[in-house]
Amino acid sequence: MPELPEVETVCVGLAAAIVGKTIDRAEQHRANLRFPFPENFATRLEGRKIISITRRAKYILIQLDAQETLIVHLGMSGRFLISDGKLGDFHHETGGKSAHDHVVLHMNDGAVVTYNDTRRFGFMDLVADDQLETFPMLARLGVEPLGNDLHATYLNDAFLTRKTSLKAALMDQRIIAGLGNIYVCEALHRAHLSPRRVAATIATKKGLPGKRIDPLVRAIRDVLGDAIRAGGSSLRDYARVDGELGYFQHAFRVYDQEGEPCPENDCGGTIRRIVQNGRSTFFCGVCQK
DNA sequence: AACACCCCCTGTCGGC
DNA sequence: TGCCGACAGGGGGTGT
Repeated sequence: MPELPEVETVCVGLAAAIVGKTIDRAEQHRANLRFPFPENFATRLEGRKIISITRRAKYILIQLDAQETLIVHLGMSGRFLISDGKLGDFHHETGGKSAHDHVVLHMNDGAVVTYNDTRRFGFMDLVADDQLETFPMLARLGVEPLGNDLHATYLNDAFLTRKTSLKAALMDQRIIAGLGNIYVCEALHRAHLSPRRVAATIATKKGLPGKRIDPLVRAIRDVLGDAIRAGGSSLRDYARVDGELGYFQHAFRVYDQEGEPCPENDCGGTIRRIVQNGRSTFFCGVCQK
């Protein structure tokens, strides 16, 4: 589920459900996800009020009172389920519980927030607000793709020294933070750039972006914007559904479309699948150069 | 510094 | 039917 647009959608849905409320009780059902939970995790959450919920790259930052922030990463399969506390709201099949419900927050108004993560590649940590900036996983991140810091000059200069593929360079969270396998494939198709092309070949002199850089920047912004808007349209279902992949997938032009005709007008190509750095890449060899 | 590779974990799907 | 490998939206750690 979770690349930047999905995480953004989750943040908005979570915020609507719990900002301003207090955690009455917290359940922690195992000692670790990808990493161990911090000491006394559940206890430290109880009694805390939710001040705000924001996003940095694919990280969810839940600011609590007492100057602490709950950091959540969804990994590959993490999701939040929200119910109003009455029975039958979700998990119809299992009677309200799942083996992969790892954390449950009971809010003071009866709302119940459940973190479910089948593969447990996600994690949670509690960090003092004044330590957030130096929190290693956040400190390493590059620019936000939808922020003002991503512009042609920035990307040009970042690509200058990269002999790796455009696919790998865009997946590198130290350059642009928040893109993942789906949206990298989609952005490169929109920009008519081959995922196999060496990143440095679209960069020119430092400070003077190559002509192919700006269309790529725009493609990145466009595809993320489109996906967030599609996520937004499913928000009214947020409390009952779960942000699972499914709303934007009908808009995929190349991702998971192997064998389909390229959707680009008059292209005539066929979408191919290759493997780069251990991950699937989907692209059209005709219109992406 | 940059890069490729391995791994964490569970579930599903296609081929034989 | 059943087994087995490949693969799935991420990213930390390691060795070159």
